[in-house]
Amino acid sequence: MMNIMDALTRLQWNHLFSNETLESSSVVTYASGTMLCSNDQHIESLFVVLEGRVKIYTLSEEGKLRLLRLKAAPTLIGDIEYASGRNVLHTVEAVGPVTCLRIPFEALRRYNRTVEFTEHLLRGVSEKLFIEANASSNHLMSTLEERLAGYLISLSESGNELFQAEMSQLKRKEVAEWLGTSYRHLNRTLQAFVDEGLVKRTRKEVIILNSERLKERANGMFYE
Amino acid sequence: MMNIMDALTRLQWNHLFSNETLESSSVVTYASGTMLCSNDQHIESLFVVLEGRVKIYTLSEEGKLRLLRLKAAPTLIGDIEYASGRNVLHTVEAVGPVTCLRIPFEALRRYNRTVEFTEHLLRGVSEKLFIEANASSNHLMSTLEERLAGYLISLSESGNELFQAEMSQLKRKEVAEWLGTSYRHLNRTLQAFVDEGLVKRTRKEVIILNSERLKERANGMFYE
DNA sequence: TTATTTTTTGGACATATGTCCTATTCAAGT
DNA sequence: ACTTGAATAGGACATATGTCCAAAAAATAA
Repeated sequence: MMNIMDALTRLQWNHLFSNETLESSSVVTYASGTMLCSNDQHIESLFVVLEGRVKIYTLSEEGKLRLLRLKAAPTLIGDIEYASGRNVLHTVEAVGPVTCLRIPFEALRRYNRTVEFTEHLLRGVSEKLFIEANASSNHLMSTLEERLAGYLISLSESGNELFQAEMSQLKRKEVAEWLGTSYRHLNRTLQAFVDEGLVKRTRKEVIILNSERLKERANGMFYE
Repeated sequence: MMNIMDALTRLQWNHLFSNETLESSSVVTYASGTMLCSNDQHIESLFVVLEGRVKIYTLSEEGKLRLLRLKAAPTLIGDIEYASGRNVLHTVEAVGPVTCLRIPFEALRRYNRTVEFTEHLLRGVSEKLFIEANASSNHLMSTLEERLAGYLISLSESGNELFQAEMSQLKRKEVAEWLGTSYRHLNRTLQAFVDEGLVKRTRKEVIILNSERLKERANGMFYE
């Protein structure tokens, strides 16, 4: 069993929550594949992801998946919903075991309306808005070729550890989802890169052969 | 010259700002077409739009325009940037004369770190995130036909005053930008609706003839 | 090893949408 | 009424991308 205070201290988040708040909270562990919350549902707690990774996506009514990102601890889940009072915006699913601190909104409302905490939420939500806005812009304004090139470059460049750690483990099919395209089209575009000698493709991996030209192809698209 | 306190009281925003903050602020009026802030620029003040309308969009490097929305007073501009410390996310331009209260970030940092104000920002930013996320989802998952039908329906339905007031005055070209398509394609799609007898089109207007079938075509897409 | 099932790959075709350009219509000036 | 210029409409074509399916390869079972 993990010690909450230690975990929060490590993140330097210990000053954010009052004692009363923490007393109303609990540590929860989720098995891989569990949904912490899902699209359009009601939610009543804030989750502080202390350990593990989560996958964030939306599932439209027609069942189309839109993978938004993978995110490693620490992250807040439910902040947007707490702030807006709306139902869940994005589904969040555990990828591997995940440990969270679960804090009921009620406790936050009662015992945690401090400037520090609210500012923390505000910063976090703003960051998310930036990411969302950029992703959606990128998406709208570029072809898969550019996005794929950008993705490959972003993975290969050092100094991009966070992105690497989070996005390198996607399977081909998930890459397609994340890039917002069909598996078919991803393959087609990848093949085009192969034909031009920009990358080499084995059954399981893609190896970059000419990162210079690939970067040109990315045309300014890159992630994080 | 407008009285700030009156204006803020009318919006019930008077309790949000301290006296010191207000003393550091100024009322500014912008002529139609002025940019309150533009994409990727540095910004140092929060704008409380008290009167008038603004147009919010992004201009990509290649000069492509992405119209996000029209928004009538009251609105906050610069809240996201204040919260995140980043450069401007979306360009904001006055549509008609606009009166704002301009509050330097510095003043907010010094004299306005209250729970009320921060929570107000937080709510606002979360709302914006929801809108952005939905818009981008819609955009990604539907064809122009659906979006256009949704737009027309949303304009025609009463009980949608806000949307109507803000979006009905767009010119055909702007509608195309807002729907994220080319003028050409907007015409093509409109023509398809005409051919099916769903709408009638004069040079300046579009009149809905069969809102039932149009609504089906919208396939669940509608705005605000 | 051979047979069967699953995964991966790529062909063929349809469709949404963009670009470019010409024809048409409307408005404004002389 | 003509002329000119802007706004509007629409034809023709290119392209990105989706869908559906069959071939090929790999993994698994027998």
